[in-house]
Amino acid sequence: MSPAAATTDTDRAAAVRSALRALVAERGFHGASMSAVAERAGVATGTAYVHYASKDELVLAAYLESKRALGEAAVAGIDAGDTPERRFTELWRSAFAYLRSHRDEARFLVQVDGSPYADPFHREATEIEDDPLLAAAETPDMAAMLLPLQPEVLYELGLAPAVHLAARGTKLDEGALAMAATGCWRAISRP
Amino acid sequence: MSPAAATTDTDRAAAVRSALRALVAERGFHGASMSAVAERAGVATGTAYVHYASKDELVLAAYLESKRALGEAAVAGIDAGDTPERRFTELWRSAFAYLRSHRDEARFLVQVDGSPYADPFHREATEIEDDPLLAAAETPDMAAMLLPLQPEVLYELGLAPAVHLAARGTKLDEGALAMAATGCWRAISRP
DNA sequence: AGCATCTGAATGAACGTTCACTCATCCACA
DNA sequence: TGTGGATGAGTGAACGTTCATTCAGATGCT
Repeated sequence: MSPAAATTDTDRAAAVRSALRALVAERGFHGASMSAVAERAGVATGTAYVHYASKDELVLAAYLESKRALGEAAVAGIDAGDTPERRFTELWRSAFAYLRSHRDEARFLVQVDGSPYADPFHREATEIEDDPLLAAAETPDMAAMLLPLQPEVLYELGLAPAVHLAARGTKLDEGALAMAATGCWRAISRP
Repeated sequence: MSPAAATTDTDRAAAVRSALRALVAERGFHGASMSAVAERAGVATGTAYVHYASKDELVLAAYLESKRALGEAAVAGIDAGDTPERRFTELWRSAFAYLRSHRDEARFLVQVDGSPYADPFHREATEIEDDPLLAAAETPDMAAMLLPLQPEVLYELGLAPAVHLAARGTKLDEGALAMAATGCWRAISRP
């Protein structure tokens, strides 16, 4: 409860979430047993259960944390004065860059999103969060440019490729990055 | 090995592969234990091991079977005389339609592709198969229209959205289908 | 009879979770 | 300022369950 605890090097709950992501990324959910996670985090098995009631709850916490971090990294540095196209391609590049340098999170997100965890987690996420990505899509000038499709379709055509490419570890030079980002923009914007 | 065995209702290996996909789709790899798979397939636990040396080998066989089925469904009915754009959008629609009506396979493919299984499996797949999708991308008039990007990037922007949307169970009416398919075409083709 | 297939109980390892316990930190009262 | 009880995070061995895998015997073709 002390304010220091949340920021010092003794935040064990954060270490456990981080270890979970690393092990899931590396070995899949198979290889991420609670004892392996605790060992990687440098804590005892029981410590994880001081902070999370179950493995599912830990996975949910790690998922929401990564989703939020990705959303914040993606919208950071967006210039509201830019055109929608430029705002989108910058957002795409930020998301890709963030996940390329946090590949554990990319691989973890992809695995959770593909699993049966995803459905209950998505419900939980939309209830709690005010998603900065959703907000970015809903600004009037952006909304006017986007195809009239369900948000999940816009996400799969527009931003999901950045997540999956980062998870795969695909390297994109500047030219390929520009082509991919503007390609995704063409996919979701009115011709 | 008898020619009949491969097509009659007593092909237990196929029943086991199918049960694995159904359970992974429904409950994730967690919930797809070998005993649960065998029970769903209507065979004894040991029977799976008559046909596959290990669970990994079974997962690989089920994965390759689904990948092949998807590839064949996607290219079926493509008219080689059509323009590249029309060939692509037809292929996209076929893939989406196939996976919407075989959602187990979509969810299974997404989960395997996101997991650490994916890397060794992809290597296995490219060694053995002559992928009809790769062939479709390599016809000269198609290749001339596509952006000069790595095949995996073209796949993630072009076709992967169809797989992920089908796995999610997203419903697309005719208008949305047309927008999504041509959107993906715009993403990967020269402007 | 011979052989491959199929069976399901048995096996030991590994799983998620629990719990009796330790110990540093805190606060009330002197 | 010094003492003692309360607190709760942290621990790791132990629990019952479930896992992937095995194997000795049953079954059914040829």
